[in-house]
Amino acid sequence: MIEAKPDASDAQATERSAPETTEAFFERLGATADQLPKRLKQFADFIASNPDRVAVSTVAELAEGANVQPSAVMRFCQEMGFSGFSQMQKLFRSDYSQKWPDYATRLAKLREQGAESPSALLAEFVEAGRSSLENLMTTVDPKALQEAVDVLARAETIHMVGFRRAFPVTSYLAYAFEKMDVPAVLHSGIANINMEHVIRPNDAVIAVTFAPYTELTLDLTTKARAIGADIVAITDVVTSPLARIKAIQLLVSEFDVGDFRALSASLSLAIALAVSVGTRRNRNL
Amino acid sequence: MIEAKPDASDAQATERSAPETTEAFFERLGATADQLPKRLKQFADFIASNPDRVAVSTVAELAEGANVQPSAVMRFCQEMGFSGFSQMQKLFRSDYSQKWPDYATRLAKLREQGAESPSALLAEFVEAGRSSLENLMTTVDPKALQEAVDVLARAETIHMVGFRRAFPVTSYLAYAFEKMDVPAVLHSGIANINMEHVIRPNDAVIAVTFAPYTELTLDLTTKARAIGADIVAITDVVTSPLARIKAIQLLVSEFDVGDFRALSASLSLAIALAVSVGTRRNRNL
DNA sequence: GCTAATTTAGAATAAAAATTCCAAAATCAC
DNA sequence: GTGATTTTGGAATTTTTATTCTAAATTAGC
Repeated sequence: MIEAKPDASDAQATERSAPETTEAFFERLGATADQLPKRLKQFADFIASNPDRVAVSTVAELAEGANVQPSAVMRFCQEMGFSGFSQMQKLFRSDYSQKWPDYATRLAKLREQGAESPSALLAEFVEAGRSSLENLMTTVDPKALQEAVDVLARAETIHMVGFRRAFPVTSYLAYAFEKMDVPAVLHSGIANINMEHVIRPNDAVIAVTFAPYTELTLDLTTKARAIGADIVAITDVVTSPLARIKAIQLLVSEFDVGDFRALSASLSLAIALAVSVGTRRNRNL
Repeated sequence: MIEAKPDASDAQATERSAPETTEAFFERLGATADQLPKRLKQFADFIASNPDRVAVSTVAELAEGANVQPSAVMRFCQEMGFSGFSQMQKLFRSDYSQKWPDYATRLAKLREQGAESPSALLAEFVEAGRSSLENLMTTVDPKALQEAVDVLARAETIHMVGFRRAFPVTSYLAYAFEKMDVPAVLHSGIANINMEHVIRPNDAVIAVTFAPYTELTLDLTTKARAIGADIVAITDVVTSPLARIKAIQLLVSEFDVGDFRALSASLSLAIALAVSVGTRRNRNL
């Protein structure tokens, strides 16, 4: 009936405020775990060894996994300083999702403020580039990459197709292949000469295109596919039109800053691909 | 009241059965995306570029992110062969726990699997790129950057000069300037036509070159300087030959992987420069 | 071994989320 | 243009999930 005197909760006050990162959460967990009641300790142990489940499970599922009652889970969450399970799960979810949401909202804010000094803008592109690179490691499928290297190492001639914002990527590929003596043709679109007939059945095409997809790239690639050439696509999402023609897809998601992107991830992927192909081909000489 | 006769669903049967892995899901998505109605396609694009959100979001959240109604999300899920969103999310959630290991451990793993696997090489380039970007913020002098923007915003026409490994940088600058309606000329070296006479005293030149410096770039730039044009140099070290001709120098140090580099830093610097110049010029209209 | 305080289990309730439904709008075929 | 068909938006409904509550069990202090 009578509450504990208010000042007694002072000591708990710090303990009661919710952790703001999962690191802080686990730190607190480690510090308080052994003065927890039996079932709560049991649950603490469970999520300590299954931290990845918190973001994607319900209370009931976690409770079952730890062999405790759902209400024990609730008590645990409150003990850790959260208002309930939902708040705790929110932390785990935001911490997980690769910092996409955080980054996106941060960018949006900066855009509103219009921090337009060149250095601030540069900082944005640097940040976007770093995040894009980090992401690249998760979006590129190692198997697809390996397959792409196989196909390109086997090809007689490699054709690079990509215009506008994709052109820096293809032109860098051209430079790399030239330096490694790999027979490769850069389709630059110069002089509007129709180059599709130089693509032979035993050739391979590296097509680079991002939304909005350049018509010419899709055209050339589709025709090359019809001839029988293999296609390796560097593109942004699986719904890209290149998916239809059975291309080997390497997915890159770049963060935009305003209407532009830094291309860091695309170029890193391209150069890694080129060097892999180059060393493979030269070893087989 | 009367159900469609069972055999009518035969054709749909294959289409209707739910994908069992996320790979299968995205494969199907790529194959069917363009024959989807507008809103469903819109949502398809959204989750194609934000696949990681599916496991940890509600229907309402995803719907808002894609700017569609929750019911559209439900229709999408059913179209893809799931009974509803819950079933689809279940798939993504079970797939999720494998992706939990963070960037650092993932990188370490990739390196382990043989120094020569394409993925390992990609990891190297990603790492190099991230380091280069980090460095960029310290090597680029904000004052020099500001000065470069001033000069370029004032110029009548901007000329971009840079060949071989620098060409991706200049070609991306050309793309950006074109998109922002800034009068700019890309000196591509095509057809060996001597373009130096198109550079006028009120013009500015962006010269991009890294060791070993391409003769042609130094030539063209020196001549432009003699005519009276301003020079902005994107280069690697202060001892670059461009230092002699009183160019505004923006220094970039890229980390090499073998004989190649990812160009992340150079491109980030270039695009930040271009966007700064573009917004400045368009504001002054 | 008894009493008081704490902890637990499970049911009851409240909140939130998924799913369905239907009228309105858009698109298509003629 | 007209009618038929598909697609869409939004509200209504159902289901799932989180949260609270209380009596029973356990534990700790004496």
